[in-house]
Amino acid sequence: MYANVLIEYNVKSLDKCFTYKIPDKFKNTIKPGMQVIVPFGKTICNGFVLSISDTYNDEYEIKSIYQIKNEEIVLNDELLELGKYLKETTLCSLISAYEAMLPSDIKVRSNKDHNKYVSYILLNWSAYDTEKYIEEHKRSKKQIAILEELIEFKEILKTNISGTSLNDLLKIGIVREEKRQVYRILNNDKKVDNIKLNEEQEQVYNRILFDQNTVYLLHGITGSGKTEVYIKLIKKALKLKKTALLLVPEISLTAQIIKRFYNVFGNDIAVLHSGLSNGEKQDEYLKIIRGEVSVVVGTRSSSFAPLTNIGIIIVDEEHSETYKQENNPRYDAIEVLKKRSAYHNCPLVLGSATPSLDSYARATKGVYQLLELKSRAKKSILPIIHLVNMEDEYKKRNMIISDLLKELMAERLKNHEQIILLLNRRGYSPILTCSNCGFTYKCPHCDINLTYHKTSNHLRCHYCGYTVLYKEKCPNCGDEALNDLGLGTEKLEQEINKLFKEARIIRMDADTTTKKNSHEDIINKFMNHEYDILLGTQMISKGLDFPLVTLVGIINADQTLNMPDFKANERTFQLLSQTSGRAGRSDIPGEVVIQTMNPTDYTLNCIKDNNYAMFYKHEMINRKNMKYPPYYFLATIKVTSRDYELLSKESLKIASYIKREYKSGEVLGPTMALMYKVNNYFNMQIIIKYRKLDNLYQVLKTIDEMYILDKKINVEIDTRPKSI
DNA sequence: AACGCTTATCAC
DNA sequence: TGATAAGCGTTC
Repeated sequence: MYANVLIEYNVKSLDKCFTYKIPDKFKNTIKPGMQVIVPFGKTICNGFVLSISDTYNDEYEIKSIYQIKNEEIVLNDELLELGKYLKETTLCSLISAYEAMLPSDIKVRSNKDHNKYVSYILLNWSAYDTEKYIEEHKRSKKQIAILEELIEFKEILKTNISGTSLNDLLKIGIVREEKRQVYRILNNDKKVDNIKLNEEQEQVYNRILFDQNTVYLLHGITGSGKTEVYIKLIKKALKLKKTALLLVPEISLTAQIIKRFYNVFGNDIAVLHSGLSNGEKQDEYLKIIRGEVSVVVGTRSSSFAPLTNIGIIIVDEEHSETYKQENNPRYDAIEVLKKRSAYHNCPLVLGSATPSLDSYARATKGVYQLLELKSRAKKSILPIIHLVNMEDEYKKRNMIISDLLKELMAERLKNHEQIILLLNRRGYSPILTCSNCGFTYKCPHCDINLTYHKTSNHLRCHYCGYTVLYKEKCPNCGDEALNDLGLGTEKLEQEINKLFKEARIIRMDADTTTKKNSHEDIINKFMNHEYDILLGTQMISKGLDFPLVTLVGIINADQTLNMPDFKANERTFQLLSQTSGRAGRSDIPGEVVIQTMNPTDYTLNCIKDNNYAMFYKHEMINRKNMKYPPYYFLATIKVTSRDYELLSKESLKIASYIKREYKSGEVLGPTMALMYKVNNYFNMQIIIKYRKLDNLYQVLKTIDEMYILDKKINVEIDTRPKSI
């Protein structure tokens, strides 16, 4: 018997199988998908068994497998196939596809075993012998107590017994130690299962059919109770003796959802997300692979959870771009899950209050089944949304907060209600210039202004992290006339503080959430009404339910609107709708103030009217005219190098190669990428717009291979870019 | 990726 | 001349 083994190294030349002899002692245990240790060249290394055969090609001498790494960790046939699909569609190596499916401590290249063990002490002798021993020998009080407790309770946690008295007993052999693997995460919440669907939810629930492979798009406005529908669907899957997978964007933002799931499903659930330690992730993975849980809730990488017999797959906030991995393998979790739902012949439910244009277009075309939740579950009504023209406000010298927002804020503070303010830019001010000589601080490694952070008194590059201490004098002319232009969350906090001296403000952005649980901390404190105002960047917009929030202010709506990307409108619609949805979720009605320089902008007006359908219609015309998705597919090739001359020469070569070899689409570029210099690397970009795939992947693969060994030119190909 | 083998490079 | 660096091919 022979095994075809894929070696752990992610190198092009090793993206193929090597055949090894299976020693007799492993004949009955070894399976495809298992991790093994093999001799390779002059060393030994790890690998995956991809297949097993009776014969081998006898052109070369053959070696034997040394060891099986772990009999339990096996990628099943479904996942092995899925890896091949990933390689094909994202142009990654097979090994990187398989590695992406495993938590870090269980990856092939890892040599760790982070299982957590707890030691128990058990009687080694019979109770009778032990009692006799106690009578006949003089033992210390403590030891007798241990032995008597053991006779009664059979086992004791080792940590509860002092070392000295125990060691003796171990030496004599009356007791023995037993190490048991334990899971780090245990849910002790009481099961409270009080899910009741309203009529609309019930209708949606009934339209989702099990045991057939349909993709549903569940478009439910904020507060319409999508989670209740998810829970009921998962319960149905469990009733059918099947398992369920729920994908969420980023768990730290959806801690509330997780808590509800623990409440309903108790210990029948495994959770996988970036907030867990490596050991915790390994434990959760083991629960799944051992078949000890039927429900998995997790972020992007959990789309590879080794569940068998899946009955339903649900993706919450399907428009979220966190479902796309932005490094190798550049997979889109939703595409992966389509593949998996087809394999398991089960429904795939994509839920969102603001579906991606791609998904909605498919739903209108009938590729997906459209389901809608149009009313809020609790009696609350949708918030009133005001658009404020900031041009008028500037004339009144209101540079940051409009009169209307100021007035509404004062009112809420008086009523002891809460306020959320969104400003999608961190730091104090994004530009610092000298009014004497015109000097501006720029990053020496990137093509960007440094952002001034007042709290730490530093200037920082938000791309590469470069940081310098702020000196009051202009480094160019020595003048003390440094001006801070633009607005960041730090400055906003300061301004609000000046405006409402008594208000308790908490800021949430990348700078205040660096510590492990600071994110949850802030949310909990705000939830407990320890603060009146929560202000921050887009991280405040997701899935949070604060009953006391009755006012949301969008400080600078143009910020996201004016991003130079074809998805700027879509992202603005999503971000602002989601954030607006935070207002008035219980019985107090909410209001939203959107401050903008473009009060006639159609995206903002669609948000104001809460009209997704209108936005969709309008934006689709744009996309069609500009030849963007969903009308056209995109592929991007990012070429980077420290050497600018070489870069422009090579990227031209690449573009003309594609133009020559691929005829079924438009090839644009090379052009300078939006950020043409990051971290001292220059960036060029080639964009392909197409409707027919034809030989595109083949051509792109060739390019990838041409530059794989090039140390000076770096090529990154994305076959499903979320932005350009 | 890691190893060993061959070939290039350089100071003396 | 030798010692070290750089390039290259192989790995079941």
